[in-house]
Amino acid sequence: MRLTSKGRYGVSAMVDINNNGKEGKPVTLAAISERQFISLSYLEQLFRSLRAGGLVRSIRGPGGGYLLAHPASEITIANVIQAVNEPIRTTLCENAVRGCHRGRRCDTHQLWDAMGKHIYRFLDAVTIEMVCQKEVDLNNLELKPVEDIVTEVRMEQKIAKVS
Amino acid sequence: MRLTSKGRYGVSAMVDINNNGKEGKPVTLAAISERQFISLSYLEQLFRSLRAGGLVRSIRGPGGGYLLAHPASEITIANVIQAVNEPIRTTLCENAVRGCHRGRRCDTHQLWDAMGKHIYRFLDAVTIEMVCQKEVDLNNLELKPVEDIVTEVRMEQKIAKVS
DNA sequence: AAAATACTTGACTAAAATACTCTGGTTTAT
DNA sequence: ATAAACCAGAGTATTTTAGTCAAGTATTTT
Ligand code: FES
Ligand code: FES
Repeated sequence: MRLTSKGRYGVSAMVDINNNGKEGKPVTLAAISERQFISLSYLEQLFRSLRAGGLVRSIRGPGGGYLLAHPASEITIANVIQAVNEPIRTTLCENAVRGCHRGRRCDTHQLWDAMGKHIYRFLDAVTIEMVCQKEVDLNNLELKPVEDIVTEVRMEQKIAKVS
Repeated sequence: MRLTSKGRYGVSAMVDINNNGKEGKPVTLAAISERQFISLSYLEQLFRSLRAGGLVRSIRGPGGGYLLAHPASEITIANVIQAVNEPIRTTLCENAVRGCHRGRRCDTHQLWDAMGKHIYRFLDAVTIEMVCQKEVDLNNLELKPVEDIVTEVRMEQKIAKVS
């Protein structure tokens, strides 16, 4: 779960679609580009990932564009960030070489693990819809209990499980 | 509040001092270097910051080394991370050019603001002592209410205020 | 059919941030 | 005096991120 400006752009774009694509009308990348000050080329790259992550649907040809693949209330910020960033660094340690101690866990392992969960719980509690509805107080959300959270699962996989 | 491996190293080093510097005996960087697999040069660079941040005290000459400048129960992870990372990026937007909209706030502003606070609240709730006491459950901490948190304040400043 | 719109893909480059090192000090205990 | 340790600046190397380019394909409109 990396937090980069790529993720920020991704969220901005998704929010833009939800705000501007009323009544099933697809939104073009060109329009998003203008409104959000993101270059068209870069958006294309972003939407490649969003599409692969199952978060948007595309319609080609004139009059085409992008639609959210699910209701805005069912797409979380975590979904978006996970989609646009690379596969996801695993447990921070098993695969990492530096910093982590060969074999046994270092003294700070728990800490970083807990921090990752803490961040994820927040991002997983906020939906695109909530960001659009400005009156929601994002500072006092009900978070899912720690036991229930499963980091590193993408929307596509969720869908696969459900069906 | 940046989350880099520099911060991780900083925390590891602080934890190491607390675990190994019993009874006021200073801990040498050489020792930390061996135990935590961090190069001596890099540690020297890190400790320059930790010292400047008022988090450690040093004793020079043979038999010297570093001591925590405060009880481990009073040093938070947020303190450490803020000390080792650069002055701090301001409000993410006023000064930022790209991504943010000139003049008025973008639609996702609230979100990133809330996320920053959420992360900070966690890091500010965990002390070096808690990391050392492995039995503490970092997944269910009491966090300070949002109103009370003041991000971007360094230990030195806190001290200045108190005295 | 032709043209225009808009998505699709892969590869590539540039810039910034990060991680890390090197060199040459200074202080102080023994 | 010597050695153990910290101190400080500047420098390099690597990695990551951000962003671009060029050459497509699908679909609709005229
Ligand atoms: S062993 Fe997992 S963070 Fe160090
Ligand atoms: S205006 Fe502050 S994040 Fe965009």
